[in-house]
Amino acid sequence: MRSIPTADKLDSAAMERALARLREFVKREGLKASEVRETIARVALNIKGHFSVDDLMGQLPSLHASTVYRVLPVLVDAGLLQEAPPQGDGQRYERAFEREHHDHLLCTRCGRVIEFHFDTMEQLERDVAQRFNFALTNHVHHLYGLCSKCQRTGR
Amino acid sequence: MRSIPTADKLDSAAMERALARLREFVKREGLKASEVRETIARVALNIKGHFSVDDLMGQLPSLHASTVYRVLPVLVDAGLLQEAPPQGDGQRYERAFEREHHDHLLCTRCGRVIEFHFDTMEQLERDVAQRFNFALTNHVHHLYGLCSKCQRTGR
DNA sequence: ATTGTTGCAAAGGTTTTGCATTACC
DNA sequence: GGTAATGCAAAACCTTTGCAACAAT
Repeated sequence: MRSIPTADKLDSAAMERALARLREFVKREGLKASEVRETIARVALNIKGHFSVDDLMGQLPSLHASTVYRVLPVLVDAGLLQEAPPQGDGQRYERAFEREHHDHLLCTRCGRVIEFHFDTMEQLERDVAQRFNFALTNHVHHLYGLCSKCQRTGR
Repeated sequence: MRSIPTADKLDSAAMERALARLREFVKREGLKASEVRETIARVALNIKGHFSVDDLMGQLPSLHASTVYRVLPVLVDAGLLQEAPPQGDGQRYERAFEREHHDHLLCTRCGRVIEFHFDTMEQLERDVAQRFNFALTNHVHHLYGLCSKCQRTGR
């Protein structure tokens, strides 16, 4: 079991790989190139950690919400982003591109997020799926509790 | 590892225990008794499986949505209900009272839900929490994929 | 020329809130 | 009498949709 560093800014080479992947996806799906979509991708990929649609729009003041809402699913399908666990209202996202799969440990008091990978757990999930003849496509695994700091700070 | 029967109607003795628990909770919290709240509890506890707020309101035509929305969190806090995995829009619930803790396997094609309990998995979750000094309060663990039937029925 | 993309405004759906009334303690 | 619960209407919130203008193939 090990913790995984939270999503951080991409260096420029990685950003280029991400955009190349997006372009491939766009071509494969018969969509058309778009400067706006790449801008949204660039900004989203540079956000550290989890973000809400609002956080993202705050960094894209010239774009309309409906555009952002329409683009986000494309970025998810292209494998650049993935949905992140809910905290408050609205969908949250995090970078998926060039990150390992991970589960989340979330502090319900302070919002701290620890991301971890645990192979044994993943294996057990595959065991469960096999036992019930499911073909697993993805999973959501969030552990909620109080982090060490918040445990000390009284209730 | 074993599957858990989906929530079913409570027999009348169990229903009485559930209502007793609700009354205790209400007293402990300094709330007041309410016939409406007990009606909502009774109807909710008799729904088999997962349900949406809409499903519930369909069985309580005389009650206002705002009332149901205000009561549901109380029933959750009292331990009668718990949140269930999302399927489509809106929050879903399922009975928690006198049911074992379980995780969910969900078919993304037909909506089939299998509930299972897997001790080893729970132990691993506790291990993760301990490793990061978290005091675990609850967790969400949903496995998504295609059930055996839907795998056979082509894409 | 055709088809996807964007901005805008409007609508959609679920959930929350303010307020007056009613019910409980 | 004081406080919680309820019904109602309105608002809030996030998200989606229709449409016209624009951009890409």
